Amino acid sequence: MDTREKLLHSAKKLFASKGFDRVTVDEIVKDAGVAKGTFYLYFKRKEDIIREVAIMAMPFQALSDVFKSVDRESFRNLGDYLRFLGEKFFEHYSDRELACIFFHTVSIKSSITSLNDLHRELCSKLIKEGTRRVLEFVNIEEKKAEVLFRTFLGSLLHYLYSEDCSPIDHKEYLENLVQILTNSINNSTSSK
Amino acid sequence: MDTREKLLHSAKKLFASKGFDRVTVDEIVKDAGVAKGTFYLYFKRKEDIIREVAIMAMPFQALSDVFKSVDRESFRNLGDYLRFLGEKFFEHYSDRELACIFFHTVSIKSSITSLNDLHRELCSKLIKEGTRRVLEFVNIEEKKAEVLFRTFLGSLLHYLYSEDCSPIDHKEYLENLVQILTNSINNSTSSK
Amino acid sequence: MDTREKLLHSAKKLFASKGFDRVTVDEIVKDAGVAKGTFYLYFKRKEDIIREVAIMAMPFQALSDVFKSVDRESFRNLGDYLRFLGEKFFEHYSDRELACIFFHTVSIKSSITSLNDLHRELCSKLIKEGTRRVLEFVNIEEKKAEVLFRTFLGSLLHYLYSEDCSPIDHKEYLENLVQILTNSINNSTSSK
Amino acid sequence: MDTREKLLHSAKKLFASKGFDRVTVDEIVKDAGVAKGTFYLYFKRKEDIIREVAIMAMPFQALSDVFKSVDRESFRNLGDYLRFLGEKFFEHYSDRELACIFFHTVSIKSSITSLNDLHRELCSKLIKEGTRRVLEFVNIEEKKAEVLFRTFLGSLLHYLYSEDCSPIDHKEYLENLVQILTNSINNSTSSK
DNA sequence: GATGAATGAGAATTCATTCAT
DNA sequence: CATGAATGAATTCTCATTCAT
Repeated sequence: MDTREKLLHSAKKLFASKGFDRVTVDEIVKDAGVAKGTFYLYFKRKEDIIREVAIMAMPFQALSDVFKSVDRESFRNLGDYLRFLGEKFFEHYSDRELACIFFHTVSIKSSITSLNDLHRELCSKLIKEGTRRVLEFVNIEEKKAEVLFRTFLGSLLHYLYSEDCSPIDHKEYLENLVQILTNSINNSTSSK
Repeated sequence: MDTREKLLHSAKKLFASKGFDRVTVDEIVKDAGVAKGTFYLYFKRKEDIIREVAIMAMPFQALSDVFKSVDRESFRNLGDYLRFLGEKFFEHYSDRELACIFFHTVSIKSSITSLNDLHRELCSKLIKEGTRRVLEFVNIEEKKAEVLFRTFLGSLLHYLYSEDCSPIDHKEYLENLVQILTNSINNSTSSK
Repeated sequence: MDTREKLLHSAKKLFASKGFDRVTVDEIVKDAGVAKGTFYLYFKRKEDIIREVAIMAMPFQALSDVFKSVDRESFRNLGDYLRFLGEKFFEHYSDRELACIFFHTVSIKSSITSLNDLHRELCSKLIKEGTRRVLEFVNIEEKKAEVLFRTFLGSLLHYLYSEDCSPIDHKEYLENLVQILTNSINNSTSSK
Repeated sequence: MDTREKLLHSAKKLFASKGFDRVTVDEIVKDAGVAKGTFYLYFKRKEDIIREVAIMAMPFQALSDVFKSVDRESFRNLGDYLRFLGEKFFEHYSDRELACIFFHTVSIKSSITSLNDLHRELCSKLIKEGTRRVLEFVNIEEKKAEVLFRTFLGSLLHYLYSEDCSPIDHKEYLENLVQILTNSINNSTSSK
């Protein structure tokens, strides 16, 4: 692991536990085992490393990769598709640090213009793309498809957010979620 | 508005826009139009006002009041009930500042023990209570009821979170969400 | 106990335990059970109450009263006289708070001109007067008499100062001290 | 002189003249010619430098070294021994700053637990060791030996304390003090 | 006399950033 | 590339003092 990676790794760990603003550059370099000055060889300012770590933790990272690599033909139906997305989501956030950082990112993004813009862009893209995919499987109004997809995402995020409030295994949670959503559609509309 | 309220009001506004850690006590008192020392007359430390504002913004504030004041008899079915909860939710967060603060709170809570504990407690209670209410309306497995309620909450939160990513009117969003969830139930089980 | 006395009493207690500079006016009024503004009705500034309490605690208070009220004729010899002074000293400092305050006073006096001057004046007077009295009892050089008297005072003060370092009963300490000092004189010079 | 030494040196000077609590970190760094942040590179908090300076000024520093380096054989009698200790004492406090700081330390120690404990420990040790040494020279009761040693120390401290109240040269003071104490012993007991 | 809210100067402490080695 | 001492602006927090009621 080179110096830059060591710094990113330490920053990620520390940011996850205390939030971006409560971690000092001192703590990062101490944890990474490098000198203070070294930090500034790799990152012009603290904000730079925040931005980099924040981007890693966005859920769109996990899902937009998925969008790129797979297409409609790979799945029998919406259920299989959502199940697949959900698994990828949980895979990404099996790294608990990323989940924490994601929540910090949501909080901080408004203070970092570039991050805010990126976030909005990725988020819009994800919703649009997700909605489009849903519509490939089922024949419903676009609005409803969008709400369905946003509900899917929201449910997954809420699971992360409330994981320690009520313990359900994530596989079980996902299975139930997929059933709820597909049940709703399958019976009211005709599956394509 | 007395001094304490002025401080809370200014703090809420500023916290919403920049996050707890990026607002200084100086900014708060300047906005509130009082002297620096006055702040410490009402809040022993900055963390105290953070805690107080954070608690105001928790979604459980909005919903737990609802739980207390209404019961099953008031509603014809699950749909009406969720619609009612959703309206209360959006009413609470029609104050956009509260929504912003909520996201900051999720981020910061891990650094403030008392807040973390309170959050977990309220969150657990809300999930438990919400699940119980769902079961009063429909005859499904408890696990599924819980996922359904968490999905409902998650969807609402995700709406707040991604409001500026894709514009759907919140009434329309809620209506679609309720339909998705109730449709799912109505078609797979017998409504009570 | 009137308000002024209540304030002095509380100040004395608090000053004793934490030193003048580490006690706030707030703490004093809280302990005295009066309002903050009331303090300033009785003392123009914090320094005024410090000065007043400091003066109460000076060892010269205890001893100079003694000087005024008694004279040579009342005592058979130097031993009796020193024993009497020592008893008065311990009587005064049986109030442990006064002893603590005395040490704080020694420390702070240089920062409060009026206190420093008063202290030096009282201290000089005490040494001069003490030396004169010793010379009424024994026929020794003036220098030696002064050292003897200062040694007597120093020993008493050192007792207070190191009371919790090695436990000797104060009566026993005084008795031994008087014996050491008188033994030295009686055998080398002729008692008057 | 490195930065840390510069800070200690400045602190010592300022503490001596105004007491620990009336000297600000700002004054120290200004006097030392370094930036404010630099102070906190060497001392975690102001109390740390107070503690360090306070320890330097304790009389036990001066005397306990003496105890280690010399033994009974080096001296003909108690007088020589006390004379030697006294000289070391005055040597140590020829640095007037140390004397001032010592009095501040006595005042402040009760507010700094670690300092209070250290002080008590060193003080007890000094009294115990001093008493033991006295008993090597003369054949008197242990209690009396302890009072004699504490009187010796007290007299020296009182000299420092009242130096500007009555001017006696410190050599002359010491000589008279030693005579008073040894005379007392020689006349009442047999020297070993 | 008594009150206590309000003040603001001032003190301690933090921390991102620079730079000479 | 790497270092870590030095910086100083920014921040939190304290507290003696005032003053309108």
